[in-house]
Amino acid sequence: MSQSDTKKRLINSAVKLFSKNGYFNTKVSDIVKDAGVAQGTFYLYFKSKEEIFIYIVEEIVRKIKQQTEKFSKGDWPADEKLKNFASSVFHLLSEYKEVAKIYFFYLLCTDEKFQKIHFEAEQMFKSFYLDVLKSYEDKELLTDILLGFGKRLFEINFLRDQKPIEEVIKEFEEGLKLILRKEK
Amino acid sequence: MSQSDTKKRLINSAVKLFSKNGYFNTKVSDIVKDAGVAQGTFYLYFKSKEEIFIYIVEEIVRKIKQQTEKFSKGDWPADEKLKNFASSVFHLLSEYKEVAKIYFFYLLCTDEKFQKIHFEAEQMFKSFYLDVLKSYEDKELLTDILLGFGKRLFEINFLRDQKPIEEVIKEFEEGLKLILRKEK
Amino acid sequence: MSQSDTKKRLINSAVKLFSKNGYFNTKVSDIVKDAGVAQGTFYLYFKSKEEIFIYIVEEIVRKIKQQTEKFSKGDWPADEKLKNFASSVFHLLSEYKEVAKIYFFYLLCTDEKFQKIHFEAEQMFKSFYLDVLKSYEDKELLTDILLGFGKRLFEINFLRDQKPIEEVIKEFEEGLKLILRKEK
Amino acid sequence: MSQSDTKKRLINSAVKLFSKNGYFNTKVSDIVKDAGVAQGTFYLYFKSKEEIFIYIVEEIVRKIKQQTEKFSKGDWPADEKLKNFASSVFHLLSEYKEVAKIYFFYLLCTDEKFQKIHFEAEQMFKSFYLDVLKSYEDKELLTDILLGFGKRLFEINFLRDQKPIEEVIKEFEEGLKLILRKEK
DNA sequence: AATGAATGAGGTTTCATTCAT
DNA sequence: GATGAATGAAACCTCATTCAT
Repeated sequence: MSQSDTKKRLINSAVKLFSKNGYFNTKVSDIVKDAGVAQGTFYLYFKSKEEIFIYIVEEIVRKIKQQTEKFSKGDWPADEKLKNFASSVFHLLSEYKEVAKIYFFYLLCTDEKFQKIHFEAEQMFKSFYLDVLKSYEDKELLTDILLGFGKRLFEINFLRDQKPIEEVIKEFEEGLKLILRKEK
Repeated sequence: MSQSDTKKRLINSAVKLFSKNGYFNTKVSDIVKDAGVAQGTFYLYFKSKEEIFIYIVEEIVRKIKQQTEKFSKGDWPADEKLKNFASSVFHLLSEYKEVAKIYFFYLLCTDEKFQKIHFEAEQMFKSFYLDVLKSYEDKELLTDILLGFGKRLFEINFLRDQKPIEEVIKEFEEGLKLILRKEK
Repeated sequence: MSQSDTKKRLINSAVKLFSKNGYFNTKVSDIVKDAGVAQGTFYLYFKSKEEIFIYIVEEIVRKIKQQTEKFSKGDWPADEKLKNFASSVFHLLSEYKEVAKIYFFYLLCTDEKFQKIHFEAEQMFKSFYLDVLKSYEDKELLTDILLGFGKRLFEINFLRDQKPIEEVIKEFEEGLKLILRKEK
Repeated sequence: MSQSDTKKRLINSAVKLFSKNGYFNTKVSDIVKDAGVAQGTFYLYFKSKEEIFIYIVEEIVRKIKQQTEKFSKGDWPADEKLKNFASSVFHLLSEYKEVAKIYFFYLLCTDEKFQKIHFEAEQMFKSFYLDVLKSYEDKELLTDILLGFGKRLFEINFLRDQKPIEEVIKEFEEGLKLILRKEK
């Protein structure tokens, strides 16, 4: 169950470096140096550089999925649900900022193989929104607006501004109000 | 007067391959093979692989900038301006899809040097929106919502769905109406 | 403690090949082939071809310097000092013939960066001679004559004739007698 | 008889660049750029980069040879002959400094093929000295001393100090007096 | 004679991966 | 489990030379 300490250190270093420099600018030698282990040790835990990357991506996907499942249940009004979901996801992204960066941006710039993981996982988000907004006439449109808005907040805040997360959430809530206002 | 034929062929091949496989998965040898020239010929026109990449990115930035300048003038109502701007930019993106893809996604996944180009150019978009929406109380919020929405439409349509461009524009217009509705 | 065996083998091969074929006619691939290691192994020990060259040159400079220091002390008459110094340096050159060749000739034919190393180190020789000959009226002239003579003996013997080293030393001693004769 | 202007320009540029940067650090593209002609033009006059190098070297060898021939005739005393010869050669070297540098230093650092040219031509010098000094008991020794001294003066003055040539000649004369003094 | 774009063999260097210890 | 030196395929880039104009 619990990963060996060495494996954890390799993952942490990989996340940090992938997220800072990208997949291709990160060398296995950088990862092991950062983790403080020998070059060969890496291959005791991961078959290849690609494998550790996939491993990391799947971890974040799994975590986000848990959040959507948690919030799709329950019987609150749509805006409450979305507010809580967003708040929860932003906290998650904030905690796993580096990994999230990999998921949201790096996957789009690699080749089609990696992009598939992104697109598949993204369906999850979309289904959740469509479900929550099922009583809205423009639910497709609203979903695209909200997902785009959320991703933009992530992009500007986590990639650049580094505002406190509570502000990001507040801005999302305001946008949410504005976007959903007067909609049934 | 105009770029030599060879240079154009190199650029076309590079755009195609960078967009399809990413910067790091594209080898100079791939580009020259696709362009049908010898390896050394590449270096007559570009000092390095990085240089041709930057060249391409700056081309798209320049083109988008021209659009913002064109539409920031004039005295139409905000929603008209945004509609026309968006329509024009979507057409541009459609025409330079591959280059735009590089600009919008690829730059975010490389190192800080490339990211800077993206962020600087992005200011341009933001300024345009803020200016057009200057009479709106929530102009900051609206800008983030609209930019996020627009980017999302680009992402899902040009990266995946490949819907006809008129539909994309129509969806943007509907979103625009919904977002700006009743706002003064 | 001591350099790894691989590093030593790379240095030996590099010295041999640089001396025989010159810096530019020696490829890293030649060096590794001669040393019996893989191409990449070279770069574990030296950052570039230039680096191993500099390394080798500095090694010979250091060794010659040790000799000048050893012989500048002591209180023998000038001709004794010079005789012993020359004998010692010729033995050294004989032992490190290939490296010395690089130092004495190769540095002069590359660009200014490498020439500087030669000229700086050459000051060492000159200072030694001037110091030993300090009681001679024509010490500047004598220094130039002796240095030129010594270098010539090295050039003709080590570059071409390959006479036994004792003969070279004997010829230097005779020249020394002739040059210094009757000088105070 | 008279070389075409283009050929002369190529030679001048080649001499300048070979002598400044060495044979291997000088590209054909540098030479043609300096000469102000097109890349292909070079090959109208020289079959290869090696050919122009050899051409240049043979030119200086031919010129020095002319001097030795001129001064070996006549019936002056040895020291007069040497003084005049040296003066003449130093003037020649001064005029063709760059070419001389190639001959005296660069040839020694290329491969054996080029070195042969140097050694063969050098015989010429030696024969001249031996002939002039034929009445001296130590003529072999004196020849080596004088040739070494002369080359050293060239090295320090033409490669570095750039003293006026008359001073160099004067220093050589003083050395000559010192070296030959009291010798019959 | 002159041009200069194009060539491609061959060089330097990188780095994911292996393996003997 | 851990090490880290060694590997070598494959990348980037250079530059002497050619050739159609």
